[in-house]
Amino acid sequence: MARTVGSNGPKTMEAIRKAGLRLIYTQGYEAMSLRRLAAEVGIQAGSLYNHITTKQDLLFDLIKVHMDELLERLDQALDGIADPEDRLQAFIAFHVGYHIARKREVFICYSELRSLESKNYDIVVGLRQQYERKLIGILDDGVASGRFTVADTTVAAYGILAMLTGVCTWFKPAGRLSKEEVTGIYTGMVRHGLVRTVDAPAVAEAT
Amino acid sequence: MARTVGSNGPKTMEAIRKAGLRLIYTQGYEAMSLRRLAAEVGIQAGSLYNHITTKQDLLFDLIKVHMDELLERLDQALDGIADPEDRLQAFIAFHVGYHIARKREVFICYSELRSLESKNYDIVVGLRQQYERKLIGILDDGVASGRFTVADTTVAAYGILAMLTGVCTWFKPAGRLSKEEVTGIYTGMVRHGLVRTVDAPAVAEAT
DNA sequence: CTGTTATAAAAACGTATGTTCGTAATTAAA
DNA sequence: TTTAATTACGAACATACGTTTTTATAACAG
Repeated sequence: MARTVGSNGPKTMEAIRKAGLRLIYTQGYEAMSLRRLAAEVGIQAGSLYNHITTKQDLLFDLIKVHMDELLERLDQALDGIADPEDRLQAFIAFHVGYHIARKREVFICYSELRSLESKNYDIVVGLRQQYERKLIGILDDGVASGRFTVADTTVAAYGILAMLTGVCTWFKPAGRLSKEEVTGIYTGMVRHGLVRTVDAPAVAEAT
Repeated sequence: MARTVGSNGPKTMEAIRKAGLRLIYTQGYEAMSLRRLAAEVGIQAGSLYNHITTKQDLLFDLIKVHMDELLERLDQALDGIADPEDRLQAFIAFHVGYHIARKREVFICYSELRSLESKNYDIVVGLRQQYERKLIGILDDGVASGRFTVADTTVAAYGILAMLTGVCTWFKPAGRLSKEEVTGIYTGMVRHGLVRTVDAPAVAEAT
């Protein structure tokens, strides 16, 4: 009835984050009880407070860390690419790949926003806007340089993001399509339309 | 301390559904307490049970009624239209219009799925699949009759749905774009791509 | 008017929640 | 070896939850 053999702070914290992510993904933040979380980690509920400050802080931390990483990796993916067309292609590939790999993190970032206290909420929404603006920037650049034709830059950006993010809801690693095939299909749909009529064919689809 | 003057069953039930919808939309199902719901309606928590059987049943009823209406209205919108191209156009217009008008219902249908007990969950997922299959059917018909070219029917269908449903997250009735303009933009993006390159222009955009 | 049904109040029930506290044992530092 | 910092247990706290029950009055049907 005290500190247990082999107990280790950082290791426990990581277990809390991992179990918390899974439980919030499957049950939702409000529905996840700290007793259940503690049980998954293998400790008592009160012991959680040696590692977290509040339940809310755990949620915010999970989301914040993910958003920071998302932004950082996007910068890496776009680094050194200048041409708007190539940047758009790189954005699509990055977004699809990342959302397939981190579907749980992505999901709670959207679905648990309303469980964040207003201060935390504002921070996360700000980060998400930063991400959105990267794509809007790519489209604007392409339009400004005369390379792109876009009906409405903002609507197109939100449309692309919604369409690509949807991959989380149906993609299965062992499914019919590979990650690369999916990326290719999405890229084609962004560039040439999702449904084309035969009597009005698009131009050659070089890949 | 008993039945109040002017109390009326159906009227109270409607008030419960209306307040419930709003509270679940803003706070989430788990976060909405029945005491808060009752207060919004102007009755005591226990009195809710003269109108609902359980909290879960209220959620399921809200979602089920919405899904039924969604399917019925879609059938009306497509009724009498035979050409795949026209049907696709009608689907897009219907989906965008309905999702703009009922953004709260739509939102809880997606976000509160995991709060449904498994039996209720299965029913709702079944209804949603019915809806998705309507669109897939339109695409399949177009492909079969040689009118459409689609990279991957299923991916395209999910892509269209995700892209169109995204309208809920940003559309404001008093905003820059009207419902009709938005529908037009989305239709164009589905048919000709979200971003086109200038040196590979699509064909004339007849409307 | 009488009898029945519908609706709400009020109080209570059992349970679950996030969180705190005191204590004990382990680990790490001196 | 001694000392200090970590980490977990176990019990408890106050509060909130969904739900049930009893009771009283309003609405309605005959």
